[in-house]
Amino acid sequence: MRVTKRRAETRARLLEAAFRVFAAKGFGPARIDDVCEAAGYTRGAFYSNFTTLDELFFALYDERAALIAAQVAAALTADESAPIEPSIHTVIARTAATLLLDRDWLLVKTDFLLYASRHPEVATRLATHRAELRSAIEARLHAVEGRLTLPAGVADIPAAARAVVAAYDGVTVQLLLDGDLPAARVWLTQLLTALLIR
Amino acid sequence: MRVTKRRAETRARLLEAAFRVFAAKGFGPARIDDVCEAAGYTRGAFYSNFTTLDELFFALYDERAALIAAQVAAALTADESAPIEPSIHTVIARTAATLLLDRDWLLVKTDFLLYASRHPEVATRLATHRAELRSAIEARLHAVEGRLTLPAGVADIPAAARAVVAAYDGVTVQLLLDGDLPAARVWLTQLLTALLIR
DNA sequence: TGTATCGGATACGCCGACGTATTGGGTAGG
DNA sequence: CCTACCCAATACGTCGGCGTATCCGATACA
Repeated sequence: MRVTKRRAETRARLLEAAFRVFAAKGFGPARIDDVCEAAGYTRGAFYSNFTTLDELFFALYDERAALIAAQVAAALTADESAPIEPSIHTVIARTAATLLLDRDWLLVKTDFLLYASRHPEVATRLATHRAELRSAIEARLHAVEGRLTLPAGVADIPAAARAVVAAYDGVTVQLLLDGDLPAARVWLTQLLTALLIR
Repeated sequence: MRVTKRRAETRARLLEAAFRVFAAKGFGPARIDDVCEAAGYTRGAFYSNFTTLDELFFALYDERAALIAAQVAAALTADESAPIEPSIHTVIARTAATLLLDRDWLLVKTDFLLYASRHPEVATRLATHRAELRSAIEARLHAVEGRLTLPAGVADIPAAARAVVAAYDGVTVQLLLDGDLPAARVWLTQLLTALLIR
């Protein structure tokens, strides 16, 4: 079957509009009409491309999650071949800056977290995304393994990567509440310092 | 106006039922009828005690949050007057055990977090609860201040208390996903160790 | 025990969101 | 340029959930 250009464009605009609507209103109160109106379509366009709002939500999450994972992985491996190895503090600062980019994404992601918490079959998607993030972080930590002395409580590199994710999640909550992105980055940097350097 | 015993009983049962419904379905998909049915009433009882589902949600959050804050404060001050001062590790373990009690509460609390994230005027309630938790933790940390050497990145006791809360939030996400409460307690203990002891 | 008031049940009308069946305009291929 | 097909728009019927107005049983107080 031919997947026409027009159809792909419509689908993309619906996904983009859905992101804005979900970020603003949340997944629960979001109506199909809201998404269509935000995208400049009517419901006909929606039902021609999706069957349910859940399906759109999942597609949106998968798309954005893959994008984020790629961004993080790229940012963390970018300096691998630099003339001089960056200091651990530099790696930490860059990690903090790359992880915390967009509050709207955190809102959508948290909505998805709650959905997954109540639907185990959906939770696997989220687990996959988290595993991608973790392995990118693990790889970067292995690259500086020699100069790394982890504190007590953080046994090895995998544990350190999980600790990074936990700190990220913790700071996320604070950022959702106060919306102060620069402060969140500073705070995440401090937490990562405490969690990675003895 | 007389606040009768019967009325208080009805209100309490509605709140208890709402907790179960919100934990199971989430705040978004929860219907007024769901809560009434779970409580063994019809909608008449609901509208006689509340005007909107939001109002019930807020009342529920306030009630439970106050309960939790009191529990944590009690658990943390219980050993103040013990014959011998408990070790820092004991304090950490007890803190971890007290903070992580009930996955259902975390589900409802996260729903409330999302609601507050999108309604700044509601966020103040959540901020109040977090401040109570933080000050209870700060008080406990001050009690062992002399034997405490904080790691780099955690400047002082207030920062340490915020770090404890961040670790709690981070582990919460993991617990929501895998539902493994004992593992979450172990993990939180390790994170707190890294964040509080140099 | 009687009675006045209170509180939850019932029944009704309403509205918003959904999904489908059909239409008409745009688009690609000849 | 024409034609056939595709895809979004439109127009319906339906339904679930809401809020209110009213009723009746229960409860507190004399």
